[in-house]
Amino acid sequence: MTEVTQTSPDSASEPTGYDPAVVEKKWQTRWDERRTNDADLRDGARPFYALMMFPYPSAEGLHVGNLFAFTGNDIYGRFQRLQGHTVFEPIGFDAFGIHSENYALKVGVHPAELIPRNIANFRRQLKRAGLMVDWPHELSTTDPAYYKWTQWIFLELYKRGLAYRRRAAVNWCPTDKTVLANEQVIAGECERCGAKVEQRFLEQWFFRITDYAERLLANLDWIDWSETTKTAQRNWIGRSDGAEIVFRVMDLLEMGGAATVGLNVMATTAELNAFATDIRVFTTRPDTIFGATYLVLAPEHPLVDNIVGDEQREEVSAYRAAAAKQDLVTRKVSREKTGVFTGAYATNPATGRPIPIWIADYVLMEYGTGAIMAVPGHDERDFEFAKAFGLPIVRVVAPRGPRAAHHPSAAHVDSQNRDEHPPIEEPYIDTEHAFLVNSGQFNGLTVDEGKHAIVAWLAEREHAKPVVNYRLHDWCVSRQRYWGPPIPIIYCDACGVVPVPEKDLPVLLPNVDDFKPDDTGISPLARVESWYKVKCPKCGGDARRETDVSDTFLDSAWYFLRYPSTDVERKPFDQEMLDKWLPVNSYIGGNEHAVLHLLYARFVTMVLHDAGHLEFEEPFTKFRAHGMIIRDGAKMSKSRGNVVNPDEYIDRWGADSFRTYLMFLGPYEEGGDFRDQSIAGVRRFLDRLWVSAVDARRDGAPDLTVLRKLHQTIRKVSDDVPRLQYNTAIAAMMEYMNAMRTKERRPHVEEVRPLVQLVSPFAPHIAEELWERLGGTTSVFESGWPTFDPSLAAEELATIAVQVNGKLRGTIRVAQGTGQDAAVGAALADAGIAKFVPGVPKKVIYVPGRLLNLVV
RNA sequence: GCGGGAGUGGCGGAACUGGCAGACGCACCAGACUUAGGAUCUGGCUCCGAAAGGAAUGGGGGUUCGAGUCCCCCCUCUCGCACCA
Repeated sequence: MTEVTQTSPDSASEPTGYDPAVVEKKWQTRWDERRTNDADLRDGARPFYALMMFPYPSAEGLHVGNLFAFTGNDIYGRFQRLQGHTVFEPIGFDAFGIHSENYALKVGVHPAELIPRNIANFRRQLKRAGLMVDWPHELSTTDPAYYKWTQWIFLELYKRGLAYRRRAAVNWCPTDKTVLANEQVIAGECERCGAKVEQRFLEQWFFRITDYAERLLANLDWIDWSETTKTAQRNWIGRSDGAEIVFRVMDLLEMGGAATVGLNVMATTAELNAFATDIRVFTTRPDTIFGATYLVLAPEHPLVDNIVGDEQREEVSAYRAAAAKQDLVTRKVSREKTGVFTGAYATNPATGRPIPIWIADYVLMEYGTGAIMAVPGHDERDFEFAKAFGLPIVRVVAPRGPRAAHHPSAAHVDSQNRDEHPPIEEPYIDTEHAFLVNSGQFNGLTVDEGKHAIVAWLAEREHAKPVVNYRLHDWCVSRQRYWGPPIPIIYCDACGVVPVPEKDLPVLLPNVDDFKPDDTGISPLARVESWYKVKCPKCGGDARRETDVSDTFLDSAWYFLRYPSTDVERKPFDQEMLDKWLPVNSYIGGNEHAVLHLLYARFVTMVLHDAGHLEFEEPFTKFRAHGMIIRDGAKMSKSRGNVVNPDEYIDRWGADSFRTYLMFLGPYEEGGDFRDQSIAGVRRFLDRLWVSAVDARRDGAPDLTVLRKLHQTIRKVSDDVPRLQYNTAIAAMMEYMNAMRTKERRPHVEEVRPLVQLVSPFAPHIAEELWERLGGTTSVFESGWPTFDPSLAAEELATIAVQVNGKLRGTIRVAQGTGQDAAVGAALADAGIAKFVPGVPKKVIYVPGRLLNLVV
């Protein structure tokens, strides 16, 4: 075991004696035997939870992108350990979900059989990559001991009124007769058969994440996350401040009374008033209300039936039917505006004039109130629509400026005299340098002033109130699929919706051979009568289980809470473990999860906090998004044939070289370009490290110049690693290597030893081996992190750039702390500089230790 | 269309709060050691120029003693989101 050098001393291909295959095998075995990588969860001092996003165990094996992510996390974790923390670096497998299911269908093997196989392969690959994983706490979301608690979380939400059922659209392929996930719909067509996808309505479970929108948004101000990720979440939540404005439908009785407008004869007067005569719209531009020349309702809007005129009824029905058939995914911006007139009019509460009410599919029922006031003069979509249907366009906001009064767009335009003015060619969107016109007593106000003043004015007559809206929708967690945790709900004819009692959890997913979705449009579980037929837990009568499974994102919304408690059976998580290990100190993952996964994890954590299960409400104290690896300038894909298989590279170069190269090829948070040839440079560096350590002289003293460089390097690496600037940290170590080891000199032991420690987070196996050879008696990861001596790290002489009129003309070397006059003297003593200085400099700029600029 | 990020040698990429542009590495060139070199070591390597020197960080303006870095306009690439009123 210890005679490693002897294994290949005379190998011509390995003149340095460094054989990564041997070294890596040795240390992986030893780490396992000595449990070096397992954290002492109960008693470890200064706990540090270094979390990486767990992978989906695909049949293809570990992707280099996974390894890039994990290695970056591993380096950070190992660095924290060298700083004296007890580091917990767990891993698990996100093994439920449609990916696994589709792949299983494709190859005709049951996922329950496939997944363990894939996981075994992942485990093998992760181990040989040298990750400091705490294997005893591995988990899989498909394990009943895990998804029991996923179901428990569903019930916690249900108990708190945060899970509810409603009919909602799903993507439906009429040829395959199956429900499709959004990702399976490509440009409105089924990914498999190419048929045009339609929408169908099914009863589905939703989580009220919108109740948490404001908190999810507000906490972004204080959590330490990558800015790009926070921005993505802010945009996804999409808060808009605006107002709800009430428009009254006109001449209802003249149009034929309640019978004509389709009201139920049982409707009370109050219902009639509230229901049939008021249309509420949401707008962020209440300042433009004088320019609202028509209203638009979404095709699905419930008030349409109540207001539609007899003449328009047929056309309106046809339009609504067509809209209902559209698939969910494709609502293209470039599409031409369509819509139909309802025959009804409403009163603009600002102008008192009648305006027509239309329906159009460019207004979405899911957002705001499903109705808008259209202001074609100041909104592009309304403008396009108005142009298409010849509706009036009025300017009510115009640019500020002396000529504003004469500006054609500021002229009063209304239905009477609009022909006398040049037609308006485009909507005027700018709100910053603009003020109100054609708006009665509000003329001259800025847009902001106008918003407040007009809402206040309308509010006096109860026509408006300030309102906040979010783009965020409630989270649909139902999946009409097989490979997921069954939703723990029972339907009883007598008792209605009954949650499965906690003692009956988990609701096991039955092992059925026939799990293919079929033409019933409901979950495969709905065909397993022996499974879904149950007795009601409340009344004991006949009942049936919910046959949908839950979304994979629910599995991954809480796995980090489970890791420290994987050995606990009776609870989802152990209080002592929570106190000690959570919230997560550092989470690293891809920005492709910037919104869904990271938002859901935050939401579930907040709910569990509110339910009293967790003391914290934000799960990840610090989150950093890593970049993406491309290869030869292009995204990796099977079709391009440029996918990197980590096994091949580890076989050829060793895991240490591969890890270090991945970290060296670009800034970690940006990713980079994988080039086959470039890994050689990193391997050469490790070869030289090997020789330097094995050959190191022990006699004499280390060289002072080299020591200075060493201490500068320790400072640089210590600065860079916690900021994830791995590429420059590696460059600094290479630079040190170049200074330490040249043809002329053999490095001293004291010059090499600290470098071994600096390298260890990146290349752990070779570091362990060399640490041992240099006399270390424990793992290098127990050795602490080298500290630097600031006085050693400082240069004796400063090199100062000398410029004349801003142009570099030379450099001078002066003692640290040299004053301006002395520096000027030194500069003028240099002939190469002096020749550019004809007389006495007019002005001197001196930045001590850096630069001298003589202005002549 | 909206939002984010980025444009620097042959290539991947460095450059702290404005202060020597091109660190480090790949590739390439020359040399040394070698039976050999796809090993190792030494040196060179932005462009123009023999040199002195000049030009150069996507393009164009500006601020400054000094700009890759700050401000304005434009171009290109890239990743999200998709009619969110």
